Amino acid sequence: METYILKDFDIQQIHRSGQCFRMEQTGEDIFRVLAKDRYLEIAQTGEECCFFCTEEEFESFWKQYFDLDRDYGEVKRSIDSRDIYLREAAQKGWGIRILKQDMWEMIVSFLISQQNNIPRIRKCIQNICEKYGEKRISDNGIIYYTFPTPSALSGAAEEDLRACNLGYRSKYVLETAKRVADGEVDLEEIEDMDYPDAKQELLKLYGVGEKVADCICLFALHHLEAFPVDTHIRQALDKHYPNGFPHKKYMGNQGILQQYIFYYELFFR
DNA sequence: CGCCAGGGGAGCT
DNA sequence: AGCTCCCCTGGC
Repeated sequence: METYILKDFDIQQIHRSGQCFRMEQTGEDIFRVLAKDRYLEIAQTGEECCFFCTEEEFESFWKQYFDLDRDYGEVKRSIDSRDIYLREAAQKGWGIRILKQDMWEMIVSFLISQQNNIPRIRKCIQNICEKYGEKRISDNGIIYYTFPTPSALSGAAEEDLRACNLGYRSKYVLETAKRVADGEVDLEEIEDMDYPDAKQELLKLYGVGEKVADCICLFALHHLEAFPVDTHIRQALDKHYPNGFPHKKYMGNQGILQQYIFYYELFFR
């Protein structure tokens, strides 16, 4: 276990921002994070964060996962002082970070996210992990499941995915899993592309539209210029930016600002 | 009980 | 670009 002092980091806000559907709050200040086949517990009081892992794991994986080398304070300071709404949103979501998550997990998660709400998305992901993932036991004896691989999901029956509560999204997950498992779609290739090319490739996947492609670009590929527009963001933009969001002004960091707005709309509107 | 929305997208016209 | 339908659970 290692303790770190982290600025602009709040694990509860990150949890509530709904980027990661395999994160849960297990105590007042304790959180559990599953990523790829890893398991982590975090306890946070103020800026003091206990990561229940070795320093090596922290340095080689979690530091990157939580984007801890980026100065989010700088992004917040770049916000136009006349933009009261955005300043307020960034202030409320001061501890949010854009996670760098696994691409396959994000593809499946956001295929499932459409016309769905966050608690239900969590349940769906949990269902497919328990059914198609691998059972593991953490160092402290907690049973958890890894995220199912493309080939594990490609072998599923559509009916069984529906039984996991995916509904009509089952066919999207199944079809995409097959294409990735077959090698027809090469995820590693997409990982090396810039934002416009990666998005264009992702749009070719069955069930992936503008919004889902942007979520994958932002939360997996870490293209911070991606700005996913969902129903909440749409409403906020119509209300606060009738002439459009000032993308040029914030070029390269719009994704971070999107998360501030999303979080603000969800919990403070 | 009905109605509606919840981090959309495909398949039509 | 605009429509309809896809599914289904929870809230009112």
